[in-house]
Amino acid sequence: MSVTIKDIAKSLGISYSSVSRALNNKSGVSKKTREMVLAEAKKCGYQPNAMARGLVKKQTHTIGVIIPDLANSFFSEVTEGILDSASEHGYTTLLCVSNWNVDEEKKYLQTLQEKRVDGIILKPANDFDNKHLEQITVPYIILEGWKGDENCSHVKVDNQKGAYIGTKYLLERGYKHIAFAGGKKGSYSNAQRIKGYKAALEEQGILIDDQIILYNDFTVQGGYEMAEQILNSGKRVDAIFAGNDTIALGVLDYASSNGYNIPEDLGVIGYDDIFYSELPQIQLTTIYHPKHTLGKYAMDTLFQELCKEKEQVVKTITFVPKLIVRKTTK
Amino acid sequence: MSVTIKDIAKSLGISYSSVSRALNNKSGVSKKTREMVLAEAKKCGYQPNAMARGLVKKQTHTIGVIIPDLANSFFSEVTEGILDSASEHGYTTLLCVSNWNVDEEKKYLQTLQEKRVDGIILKPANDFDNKHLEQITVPYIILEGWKGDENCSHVKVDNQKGAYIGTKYLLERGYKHIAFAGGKKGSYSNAQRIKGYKAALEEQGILIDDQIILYNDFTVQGGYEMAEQILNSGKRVDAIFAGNDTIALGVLDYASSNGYNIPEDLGVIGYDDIFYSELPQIQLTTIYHPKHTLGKYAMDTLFQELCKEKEQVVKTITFVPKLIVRKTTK
DNA sequence: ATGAAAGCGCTAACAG
DNA sequence: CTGTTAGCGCTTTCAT
Repeated sequence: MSVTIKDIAKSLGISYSSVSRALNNKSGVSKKTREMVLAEAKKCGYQPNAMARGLVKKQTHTIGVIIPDLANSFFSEVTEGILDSASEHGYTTLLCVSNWNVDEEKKYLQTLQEKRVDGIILKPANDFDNKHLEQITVPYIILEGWKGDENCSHVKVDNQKGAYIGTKYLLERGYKHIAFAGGKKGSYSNAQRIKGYKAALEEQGILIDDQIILYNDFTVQGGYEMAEQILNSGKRVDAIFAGNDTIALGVLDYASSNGYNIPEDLGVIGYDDIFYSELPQIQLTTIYHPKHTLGKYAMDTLFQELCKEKEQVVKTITFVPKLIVRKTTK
Repeated sequence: MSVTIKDIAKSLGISYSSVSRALNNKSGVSKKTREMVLAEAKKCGYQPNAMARGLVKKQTHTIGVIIPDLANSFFSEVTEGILDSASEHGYTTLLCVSNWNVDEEKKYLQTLQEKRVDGIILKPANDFDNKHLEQITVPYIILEGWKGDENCSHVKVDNQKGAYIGTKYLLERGYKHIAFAGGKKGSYSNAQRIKGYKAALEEQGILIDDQIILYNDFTVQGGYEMAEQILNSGKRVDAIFAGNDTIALGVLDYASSNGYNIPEDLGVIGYDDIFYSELPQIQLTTIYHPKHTLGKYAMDTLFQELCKEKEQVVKTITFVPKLIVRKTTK
């Protein structure tokens, strides 16, 4: 099949450890031998076998990444940040999509470890069903989620603060009856966002009405359904805080096709500031956080853990979100 | 470190070839032994080492995927299709993003092959600078691109036809002066789209004006710039065919913020039908093609090639695009 | 049914 | 500076 180190050694009439040394820029080979080897390697198209190397060095220079959904542009942007940083550090990435399914996540975790990835970056499918993470035997980072304890590094955004800022802004602009159209129940980010939303309301002495706090998928469809539910509940609602921008798009869709004027009748605020939110046709008021950077830092942090021998440096990196005012709030 | 097949053999007092057989469901082990082994393996958390296995079996059950850009929702949707299918077939995916850069692509190609992926799916960074693909020693599929010859499988969309249909539709609706705001010069898809556009014009005896056929990035920014250029060129233009939906978004942006009425003054048509095009605020007329399916078929095709021994079944799968009429054309 | 042994392609001591 | 040797963890003959 493919040419090996032995083939090179044989055709050059030297030992294959010399070939190995030459190829790996190690000391202990004469300049002459090294050049011979390099020339021969190029000539016969030698490609080192990373598996064989990995087997003895016990590292693959590969990391595993598990995210719930790639079509969601939040995750694709974060993933791009991870990939960029991984590549810079000389790592390749095995990417898995869990579809928000804990069992798939478990399966992928298993596979990644059998493939002996050096580390893992993971956005859990369900932040409140995480016992299986204890089984992970390589360094790993929780991305925009929560493991339940501090025994591993987390890279995330201060979701509570973001939602607090956003809700407070709605209040300041005169909205009085604010509903929350949230995402998955199993999402820690979502839970934190609701927490921030509640905090802002309570601060103004506004009674919290759990009936206008809904959960659904992080999708346009989900947003549409929740808007329908909220706006037909008989409750008075003049603003909706959406669990993310995609949900907000669905809310906007339902509201505008049912005669609500945005932002007069109904204020809408999203979360994430995905790329499409700033389009002139959309102009969604939202909470920004650095997605590419989030991914990059997740990988950078993992890389640091991979470098330290033994001594695990667990840490939590939290990014501060920012309100972006556009046209869906008055 | 981690527990191996030998450890299990030792603690059970049997040979490790028996352990191997038991673990792999092979014949030649008594039921009793098999159960012993399985129990012990579970007990001590044995995880097979895929590298060691791969080294002897000469396959990794890993494929490599190289795409130019993950933030672009066309590619993230296609990639999701690939990932889904790969997972179904028991493959894991090493994902690389070339950033439309041929040198990065070469580097990734090298790395993937050193890691001994079983096969590769590739959207070339530049379809007209592809000599390095000859060096690939594993089965591979060109995705939505063109290698220059038929020596490998291609999975793609009939871009020429799509653009032909779209342009013809514009003509039928009374638009007479149609410009083309294209993407990268190195893109075969883009070239084919221009070909289809020209064919439709020529069919109606309309003179082709190369000055209103522009190239730029496949981005909103690119679309914005091209619209500006086209609409200030002094040429009479009443419609713009955009190289893809993202470009169309940029065209829409420039046009609407400069007083053009869509679709009366200016018709706009995109290509890809990305998710956001159907939002009520956007309602972009565009050409649809099945992105998830495209990815899925690419992986399915690769899988077939991986199964056939020796005899390479090279083929080209072409999907037929479809016009979706929305509100940016009259 | 089981064990012994060879070897996948490579690195890393250890001698010379 | 160079060669020899022993593995890395596993699969796979080949004997028994």
